[in-house]
Amino acid sequence: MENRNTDCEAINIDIIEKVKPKMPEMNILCDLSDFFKVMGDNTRIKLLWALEESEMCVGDLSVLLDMTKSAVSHQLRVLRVAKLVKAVKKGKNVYYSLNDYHVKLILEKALEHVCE
Amino acid sequence: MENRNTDCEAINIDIIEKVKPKMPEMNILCDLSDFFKVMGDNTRIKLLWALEESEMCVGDLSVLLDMTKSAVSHQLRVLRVAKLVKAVKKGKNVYYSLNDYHVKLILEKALEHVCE
DNA sequence: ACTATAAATGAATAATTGTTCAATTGTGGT
DNA sequence: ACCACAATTGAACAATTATTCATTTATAGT
Repeated sequence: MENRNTDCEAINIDIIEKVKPKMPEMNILCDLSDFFKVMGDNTRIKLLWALEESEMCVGDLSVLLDMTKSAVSHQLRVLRVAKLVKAVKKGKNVYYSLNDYHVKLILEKALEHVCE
Repeated sequence: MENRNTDCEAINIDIIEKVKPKMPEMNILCDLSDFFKVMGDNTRIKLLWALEESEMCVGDLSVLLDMTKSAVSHQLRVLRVAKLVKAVKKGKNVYYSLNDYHVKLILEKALEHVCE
């Protein structure tokens, strides 16, 4: 038998067998939790919310959120890697904006949830 | 002047002043990121997905996800505290099920996002 | 009333992560 | 060509967190 990590026996095998084939692929579930992990940070949520209102450069975001430019830049990189924001250089500054139409929708649904 | 944490001056004061009043309350944003933090874990996503298919007891979830009962129980507690699942005792077992109609919707929207 | 066991719990460990600080990079404007 | 400065980067540190292991709790079924 393969190595098992679980430490107990099934109680309702029928339920387990019914649910098992309905579970999404492992890598999809990882992408999913990675996505939420990116959203699950106060600074990044603030950045996303701000960028939903207007594109902004790193310096302005630092002032708006009252954080160092470095901290903002680090978190913008996380959002950029996750493809949630995109960066465009204009003159001396780099302007960030939302890169995904899902984000706004998900933010709003989640807001409904937490506001109940 | 109050203590500032930012290390730079505003570049577009007009944009900052326009966006500032549109930002949600600080505690709302915290609730929001806390919510995503709960979703941002592979084990908990799997638990939620499984429970979307059927209510299940801790033992069956352990077998299905191939984890120790303890690890499952710890994570179910996180989900329970976050009011995402509820527990009902039936006979010898505790059956868990989804407790929020938003969760399924948000999971599906997020799945659309990561599947592109 | 006992007993077997499902579930919960707490402490400990390892891993991950956010911010700070200092230094570097790249380039717009003169 | 130079300078000023916006932005990025990397290392270090502190804080948070997921799992394991050992133990405890509660109670269903006899």
